[in-house]
Amino acid sequence: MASFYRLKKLLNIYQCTHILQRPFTKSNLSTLSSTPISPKPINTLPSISQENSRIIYRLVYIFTKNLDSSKTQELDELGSKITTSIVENVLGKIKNWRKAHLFFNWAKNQEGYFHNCHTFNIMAECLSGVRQIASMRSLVNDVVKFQCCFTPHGLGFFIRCLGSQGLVNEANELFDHMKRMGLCVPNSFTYNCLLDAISKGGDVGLIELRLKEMCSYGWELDKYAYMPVLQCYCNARKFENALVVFNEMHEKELVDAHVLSILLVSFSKWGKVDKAFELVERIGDLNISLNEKTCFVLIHGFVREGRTDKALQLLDKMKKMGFVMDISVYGVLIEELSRNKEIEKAMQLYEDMNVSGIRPDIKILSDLISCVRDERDMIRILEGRYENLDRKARMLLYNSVLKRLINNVSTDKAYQLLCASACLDSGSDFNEDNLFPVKELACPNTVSFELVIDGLCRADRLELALSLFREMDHIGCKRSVLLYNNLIDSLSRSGRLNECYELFNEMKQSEFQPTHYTYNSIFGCLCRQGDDAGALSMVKEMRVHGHQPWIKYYTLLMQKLCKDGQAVKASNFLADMVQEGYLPDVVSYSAVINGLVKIKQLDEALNLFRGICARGYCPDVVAYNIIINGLCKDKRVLEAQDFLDEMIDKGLAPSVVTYNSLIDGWCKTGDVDRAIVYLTRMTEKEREPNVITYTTLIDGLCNSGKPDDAIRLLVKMETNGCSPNRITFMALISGLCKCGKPDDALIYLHEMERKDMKPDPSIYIVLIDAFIKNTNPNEACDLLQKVVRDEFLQDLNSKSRPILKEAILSLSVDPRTSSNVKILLEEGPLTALCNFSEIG
DNA sequence: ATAGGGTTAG
Repeated sequence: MASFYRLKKLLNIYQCTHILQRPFTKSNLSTLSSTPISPKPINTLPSISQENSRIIYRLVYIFTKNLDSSKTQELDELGSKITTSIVENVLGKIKNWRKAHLFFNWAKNQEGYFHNCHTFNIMAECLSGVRQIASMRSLVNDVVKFQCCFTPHGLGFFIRCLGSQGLVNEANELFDHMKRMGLCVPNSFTYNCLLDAISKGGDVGLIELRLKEMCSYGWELDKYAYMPVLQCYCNARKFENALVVFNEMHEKELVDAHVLSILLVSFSKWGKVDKAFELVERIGDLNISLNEKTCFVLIHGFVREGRTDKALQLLDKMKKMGFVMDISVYGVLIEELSRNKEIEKAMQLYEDMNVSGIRPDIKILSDLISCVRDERDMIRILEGRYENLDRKARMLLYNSVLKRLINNVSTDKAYQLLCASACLDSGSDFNEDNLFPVKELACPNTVSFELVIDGLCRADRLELALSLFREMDHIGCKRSVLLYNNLIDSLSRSGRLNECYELFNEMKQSEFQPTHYTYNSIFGCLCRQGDDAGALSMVKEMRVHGHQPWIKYYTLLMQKLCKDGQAVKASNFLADMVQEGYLPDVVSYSAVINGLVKIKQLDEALNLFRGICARGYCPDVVAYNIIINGLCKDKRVLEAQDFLDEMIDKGLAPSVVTYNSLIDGWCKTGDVDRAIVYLTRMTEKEREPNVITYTTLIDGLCNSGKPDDAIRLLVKMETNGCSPNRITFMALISGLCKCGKPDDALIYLHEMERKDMKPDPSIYIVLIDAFIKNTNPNEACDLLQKVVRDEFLQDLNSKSRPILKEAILSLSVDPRTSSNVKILLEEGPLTALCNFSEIG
């Protein structure tokens, strides 16, 4: 009872028993007590008189064989004598549904005759069997129109027929109508049938409503009440509710293989593979067994979810249960295992198939070949199959072998096999090769060449690929667009533009017209080379043929031009594209705007930004970042903040980069407090500060004379799980030096050394300089001795050189260090660099 | 059988 309470709870009913009145009287209680499971109406026909037999015989004869006007009179006569029992008999004997229906409608119109519940049901069963939806609807109308009385069982059967054809509303309305008009007193069987019909439509609310009604009569729910509810919850993906129903059924020992399969198949459909398998494992305890069909559905479902592990386990169970295996189960499993490169398992299944005498089909064989470990396995799979296969199948297998070799980077082997099969000279002897027998499998076709040529291109064997392509003509193998495209793309990646154009022109003359891929390959080559004029003329050609230039290529061109300081040229290119009718992507505009920023043409950048906005573009976060960064670098931080507000207004979420730029902006304009405000704002907005954020601030704090805050921030970033990098340390070291704290700085230099981070040479110079200014020439001298080597001096930037020179000068005149510096100068490198003739 | 691009720190 506890579980029943749970379903009731689910339905939100506790004491509904009293709410609805029982629709039956004492007299028909007996009907309710028995709820037969058989859906068929039980026809206990009285024995048929001789006269009736004659009528039945004539009617069947006329309606199946000879329905023409000559029979009008006889029909009139027969019509006056028919009874429901006669009609039932006749309907049962007319096999053709159209003729049966015709007879049914004829009978309906006979004076004094009325169909009853049984004749309606025979007709309904017949019509639902042949899916005559419209006729069934008119049957429902007749039931209502003639106010036909139904037994509870009869109505249940009728409703189930309606449900099976998806006439859920009709079933539901008829049920209510019959009940309301007192034409039928539904019992639990009728309700069960109604639940079944509703479950076909999947209306969870409706089925719950009907279930509540049933509960309100105090009926004990049986298997046939639970099953449609379970099905309905399953179809509606109401996982928890389905489980409540299932568990309740289990407690009442109502679960059988069919119930189980409803739940299992749903679990697998929902991707709840583990749940499904758990249930499979529990089946032994439930003392029921799975049927074959459910297992197959489950295995397919598991594989679809990528759970070959569970699928294989289930397969194993099936074998133990003695089920006969299906090739399709092996097919899906081997396909998935091959894709996942689970070679051992795939081969194991293959062996299994051989043992159980299931012949693998071509798909399975080529899946296997695509994943085998080595050539031996390949041969093992192909062995004995050469003769039995047709040409097409052999071709497929042959190409699978090539594909496997190419994917295994055995490009040479694939090339040699292809040459051997095509009687081309590969420049090496293939006779001794393991794969020699495969050579006979098929004569290479276009796909074979596509595979090998693509492999050669990817292996950077472009010459070989090109010569193989040329050979195709000689052996009469058709080329393809794919071949041209791959070769042109490879040539373009090698910067061999002229050859690209040769093949391109050859294509234009051939039956293989260039595609957008062809155009873009060449376009990409021009962009990589920074050839804006060439790229533009290709854009024009693409325009003619209706192809789109790929964003990534013209963005690349933009970046290339900008890197060369030609942002204006880049900007013009995009304007030309617009002229051609293309709308360049925001990303390419961003690249140009950034290029303008980098050559200090900030106002040009702003103009371009505003220009594209005016033309309807919606710049994204990165585009805003570029503008904000540009303004910050130009110390126009307030304007940058305006852009920040603008992007937030547009619903764009500022990124870490946005905040970093603004923080840097305030730091560089000497307002480190405002910068710190952004740090807190970032945490509020769940934008985790990164190493750049902290480094920027550490630098800023030192420059504002707050070295202690800088050190505190370094500790904070580490506790926040952000590790400082060499740039952070270098910023801190030079920052502390600027603040006259070289002793503290030295600590972090040692920390860097401990972490195997190599500071820039200039850091040492900064430290040496700071120690001298801090009147600690000995420490400065020690550092100098430590680092001065040839390569150190070579790497030193021009800014540091005069400082170093000054430092040496200072140390050499200081009595505490002069002798050491002299020794150092005598060693060579410093003298040459600094040209200290005046020191003497 | 065809991509995934532009931004921040010393």
